[in-house]
Amino acid sequence: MTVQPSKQAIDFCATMTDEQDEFAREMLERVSAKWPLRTLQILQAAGGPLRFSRVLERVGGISQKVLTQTLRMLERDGLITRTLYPQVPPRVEYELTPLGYEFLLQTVPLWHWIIEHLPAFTAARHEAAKR
Amino acid sequence: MTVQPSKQAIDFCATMTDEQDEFAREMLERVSAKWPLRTLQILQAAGGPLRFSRVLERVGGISQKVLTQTLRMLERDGLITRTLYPQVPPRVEYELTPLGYEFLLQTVPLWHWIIEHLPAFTAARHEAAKR
DNA sequence: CTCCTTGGTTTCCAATAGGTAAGTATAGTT
DNA sequence: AACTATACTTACCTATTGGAAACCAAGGAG
Repeated sequence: MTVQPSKQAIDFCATMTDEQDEFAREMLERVSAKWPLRTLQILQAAGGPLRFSRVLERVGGISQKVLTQTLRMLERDGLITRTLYPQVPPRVEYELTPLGYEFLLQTVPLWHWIIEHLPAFTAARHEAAKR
Repeated sequence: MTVQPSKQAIDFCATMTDEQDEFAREMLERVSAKWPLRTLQILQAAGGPLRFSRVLERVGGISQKVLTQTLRMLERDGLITRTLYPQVPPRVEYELTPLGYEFLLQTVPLWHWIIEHLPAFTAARHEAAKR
């Protein structure tokens, strides 16, 4: 490894407290689990509020229980809002908050980089499989 | 939601194939699990090859078994190299690849953003706890 | 009086993750 | 002959995750 450019971009991590480090790690882990990111993307793509059932359809492959958990978690972290209209049958709408939108924006470069380097990953796996 | 700037930065996602989407999601999920990112950061901070035991010490709190699994996975994805020196007792060294280093660089802005917005997350949780 | 609807919650079960501890291989040291 | 060191691997056990499906509330329709 002789790569040097913007090494300090990584080294800022050294200036973090353990608490910050742990919290950031937790957020990243939580949000990059199987469903949360996809859920946020669905809500972003919708461009407005979505009812529970609509999210369920569009995310696809997720169970009711897990979607409920996911939405509650995202709400707790302030990334989405949950609005209950006390009708019968009840109507609940979920919507991306500005914070959630900003977060989603931050993930884009990483996302993009991974897709650009998809061939490199495939090659690495192929190489590893030979041995 | 009236935020509009660089909306297309997110919408590029729509141009992805399902395969790309799934793969990118998988990579992100894998690498942001409990140990992989931390392991990469340790190897980066070392600035050179590290033996298994040294990584074990520095990561801290990880078991031998899980570290082995983590390192193998990172190697398979081409983010680190594993070099076995056939001595007795055996010596094995792990080192960040340029791909691994680049990946780590990509995570920095997101990491940074999360830490900057830590107060917002804390506030959201506090708000949620009240209800 | 029963069914339908929505947005869950609850229960049960199977799969996965992760930890501890012990085993393994082998040359060198005591 | 016993012991050490290294880098795992294996066995075993527990805890968490996730899916399917049943249950629930409450008013309106038939």
